[in-house]
Amino acid sequence: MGRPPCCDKIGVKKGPWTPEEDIILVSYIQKNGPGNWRSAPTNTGLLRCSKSCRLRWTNYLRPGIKRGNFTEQEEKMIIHLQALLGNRWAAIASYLPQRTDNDIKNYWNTHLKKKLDKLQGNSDEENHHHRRHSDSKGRHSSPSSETTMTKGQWERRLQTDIHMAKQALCEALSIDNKSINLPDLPTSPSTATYASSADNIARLLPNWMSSSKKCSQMSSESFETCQTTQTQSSLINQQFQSPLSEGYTLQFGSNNNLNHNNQQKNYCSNYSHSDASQSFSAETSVFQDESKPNMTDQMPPLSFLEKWLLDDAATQADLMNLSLEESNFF
DNA sequence: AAATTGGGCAACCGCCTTGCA
DNA sequence: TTGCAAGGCGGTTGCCCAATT
Repeated sequence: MGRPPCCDKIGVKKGPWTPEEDIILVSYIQKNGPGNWRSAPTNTGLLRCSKSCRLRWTNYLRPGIKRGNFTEQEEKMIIHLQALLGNRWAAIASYLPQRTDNDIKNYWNTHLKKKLDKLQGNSDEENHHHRRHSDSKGRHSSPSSETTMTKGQWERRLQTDIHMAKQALCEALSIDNKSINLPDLPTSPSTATYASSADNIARLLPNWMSSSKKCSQMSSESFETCQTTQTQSSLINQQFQSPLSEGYTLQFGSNNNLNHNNQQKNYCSNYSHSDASQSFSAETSVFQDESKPNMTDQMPPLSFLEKWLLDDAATQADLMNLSLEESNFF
């Protein structure tokens, strides 16, 4: 007997969000700030439940989200952290501020898990079993929740976990001899991939537009003209240019990996540019405080255990001959 | 060219945690 | 202390699309 749903099932819209809905939500958050999700649907008129609004914001609309291909650094970071923390995606995401937990979770499930399986095979039965256990149990696999274990069992398990974490870390370290795989910082404006909420919405447009041809119902007033190309995307970008994005190269419509082939696809839009730009004119300045911040300042403090693991592993790294690179891991 | 299959990902579901009255 | 509401989180689903048959 679970709790009743957070909102009435009747009249609640499900499925993909439209840019219109995105704008409404972002405008609302611009005025009221994130939080108080309960009142968001009623105040905005969105036919979405509060959880859906929150999820949309945290996973896609929030400023500072990096999307697209994961870098090798990020991969290594995730692999290490997953070994260390298990499937605690939110915790892992806190070490990769530009990525969402959902993103990391999906990437793990669709890419990294396969890579690791391929690499490790089934030879290491113990590790395999452990990993599966960790995967299936997720957050319940933490030592503190192993209520049925005796203290001795728990300690042995902890030792094993620490050993595995060390191993994973050493493997990660052995790839490029960098002491710690800190996330790649936006070192220069030309390479940065930070995006504001407006950018996020703009970036989502091509995908949405390409699919919208099926949604012929799309309000004809709102989406009237159909055009081809990236010119429009760059136009939108310009319209959505925000203080935060000004210093950075925007992903949308440029040489990014995000849009894949979609950039080449046709899409329709009127997306009421003027309104949108108005709506977003001050948006990022409001959200800058809220967004996930600069990595150097924001790198969460390592726990004692993590510090110890990292320090210990760093000293061992030079001694290690393990090279995942040599084993064609990447 | 049509049908099938599989991968990727956005979004939903339901349980857990937290904060508050 | 207890119960409720809201937010947080991880697992899972379902859709879309590209590759394959």
